[in-house]
Amino acid sequence: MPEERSLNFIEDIVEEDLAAGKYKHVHTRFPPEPNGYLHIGHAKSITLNFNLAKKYGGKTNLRFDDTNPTKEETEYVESIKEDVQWLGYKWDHEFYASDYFEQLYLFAETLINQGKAYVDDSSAETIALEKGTPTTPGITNSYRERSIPENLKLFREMRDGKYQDGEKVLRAKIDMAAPNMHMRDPVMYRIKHAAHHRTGLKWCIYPMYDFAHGQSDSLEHITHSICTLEFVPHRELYDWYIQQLGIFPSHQYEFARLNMSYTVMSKRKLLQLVQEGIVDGWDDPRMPTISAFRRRGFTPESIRNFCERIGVAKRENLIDFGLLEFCVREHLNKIAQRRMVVFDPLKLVITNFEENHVENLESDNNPENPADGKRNIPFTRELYIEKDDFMETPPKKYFRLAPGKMVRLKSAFIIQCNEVIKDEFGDIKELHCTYIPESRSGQDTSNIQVKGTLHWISALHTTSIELRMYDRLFTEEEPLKKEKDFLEYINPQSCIVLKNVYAESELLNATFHERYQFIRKGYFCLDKDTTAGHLVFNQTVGLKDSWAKEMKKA
RNA sequence: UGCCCGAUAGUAUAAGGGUAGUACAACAGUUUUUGGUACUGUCUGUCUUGGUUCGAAUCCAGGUCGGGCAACCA
Repeated sequence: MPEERSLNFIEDIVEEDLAAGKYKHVHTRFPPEPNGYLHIGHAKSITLNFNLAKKYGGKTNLRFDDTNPTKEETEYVESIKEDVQWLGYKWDHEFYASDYFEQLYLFAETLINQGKAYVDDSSAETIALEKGTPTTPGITNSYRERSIPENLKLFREMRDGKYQDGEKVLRAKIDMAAPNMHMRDPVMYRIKHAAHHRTGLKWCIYPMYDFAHGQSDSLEHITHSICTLEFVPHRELYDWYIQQLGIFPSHQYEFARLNMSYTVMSKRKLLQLVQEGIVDGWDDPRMPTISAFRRRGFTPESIRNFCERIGVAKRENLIDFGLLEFCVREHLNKIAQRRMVVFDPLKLVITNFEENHVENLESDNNPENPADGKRNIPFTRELYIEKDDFMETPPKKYFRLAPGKMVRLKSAFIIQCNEVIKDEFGDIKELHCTYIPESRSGQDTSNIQVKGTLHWISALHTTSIELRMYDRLFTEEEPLKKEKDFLEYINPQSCIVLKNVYAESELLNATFHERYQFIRKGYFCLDKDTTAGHLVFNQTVGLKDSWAKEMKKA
């Protein structure tokens, strides 16, 4: 399918460039700022950049955009590297904008020498004021007319630590009346006496994004520098710096960032959720971060597939969270080991089954993949089924168990419900059923047709596990676009913990690598909170449930 | 009232002057020892007004609507 997919607009551009002989290779880069964890929106960018280089025979660098020491941390660098690798991508070089600080500094002196940059002593407020507004031009100040030697001397003094934070900045000398605000003498360097996660205290001046990004692209000979739409107005400046410096002409192309329903995709908002303890860290399985999806059991394949399906264009978009769920179900259906787990047990006694006898049955580990083999499951006189798989007075088209009705127990026998035993409060205590010996799975000679098949578990062979059931983090599709603060729309049901759930004992052998389908329920994986005696599973995603949908309609 | 970007089913995304297609969602059905999976079918779309043309989603002009831009953030 990916072979036949039509090209997106960036691939179009690349193919035109290649056809025109503009480049021989396509070099891209993924340039995160290490100030937070990667989210699914970054996955879209990662997929785009790496796939482009792979498809057209080029390289992709991982470059950390670390020009602001007060916000960036090594912890984030490590998490970003882990996430990119987990997604299945290998970068060509690992670079840091901070690798280029010396070179960028020299570029700045070059511009000063060309009379295209100057040191401004104004305060941040004054600079903002003099910049004007989108509808009114800015004004020039006297610092703009400083001589080249004076600018050079002051800039060197800035570098040498002679001034305090905010005392001076280096600005490009472009046009204070430019219709594009970014061209009104943008700041190139600011003073920050702060320790940088890589360069330590070596520098006290740091380049701004605009003066670092394009030059870094150029130094790496990035041919197609892909970023999101909010950088469109920066492109003019991106090109300007490269042109003044006469360096390798990287070009910037912009696409629309990913937005997904029922979540937020801003690093700032995600950080807020973490810091205010609304979620339990960056990898809380309800977060839209890569690390959260990993913990929750999503596969890298399914995320890559999702990123390829959503397409790349320039219009604002809101992708249905359901599409991601579809992608993960699609993959998990093929690879997940099937197991039986009863969430909410109802005891069932097979009255015509010998006491203390254990009948060994077997069941497919994965009907989608016979190579996964079968496993043993014990059948005994006392079993548990799901409480909601029984109804005393069932509605029409209810295929599950009811008084007098028959159902198949998965991979076992057909049973019939004969008697409902209740306690003194009238609550159902247990069900008495009989089984049809000739209906044994795989050797059924009973000729009885039943519509329903239930999962079940032998009461003598249960193991107790903890389940964490996740739902969307917000109750609203676009929590940021509602009238109230987005935190008001947190879904109180987004994490429900089921403590003592009965699972078949085969799950005692569960591994962190394996994915499971709890039959008729959903996909699950072992959580990192698991300890030797206590298994904890995360629900990755539920199975599609057309019966529940049917009931909702009624 | 400046500059820039955008507008195709509910949601995304194709069609590059010549049959508006695909996926998800929704709906109906077939198969089924998972009410899962698989399969089949159905529904819904070119923002608007003009122009160019034999022919316009596509090219041109005006309008409308949505988004971005005034950090010593990226």
